[in-house]
Amino acid sequence: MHYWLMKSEPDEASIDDLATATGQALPWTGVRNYQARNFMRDIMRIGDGVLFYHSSCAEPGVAGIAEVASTPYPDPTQFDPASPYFDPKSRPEAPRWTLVDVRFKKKTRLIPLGELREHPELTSMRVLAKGNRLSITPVSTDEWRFITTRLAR
DNA sequence: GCCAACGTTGGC
DNA sequence: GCCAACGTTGGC
Repeated sequence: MHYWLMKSEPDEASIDDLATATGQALPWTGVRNYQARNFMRDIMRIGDGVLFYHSSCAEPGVAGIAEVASTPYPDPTQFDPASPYFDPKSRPEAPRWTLVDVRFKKKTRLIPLGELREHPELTSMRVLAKGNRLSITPVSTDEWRFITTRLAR
């Protein structure tokens, strides 16, 4: 069992979009970073906990709780020339980009990035590291517990 | 819109 | 394999 923080731009897919999606689940399309891909491909398991994070928006922060809902499979957008995530170098017989489905669990209050930084319990969170740009980062069990039991209301 | 930080590309 | 140039991320 692992825990994760996954960034999504609310303009593209917000926590409300996830809650109202068919089956309350969405394929995590568009990851084009090998480290983030490898987390999904190699380490994630169905049922892993996910902090759903809103990024590149007016109020960046944790917006809800979700869970990993599928085993890894090829991201279909890599083969779609009309998609912004199209990757001409990826071939169907050897897909380069893999994703998982993520399912809604619950909405939380918006826990702002600045508030996460205030808590000594969270200072080693990967997402808070200087210069971090990874869209998927591991969350420790202690960090998960602190955020879901103390901060999420 | 700015820009720091980082990842990728490609010439050599 | 090195590394400069370039593109992207994402908070502010």
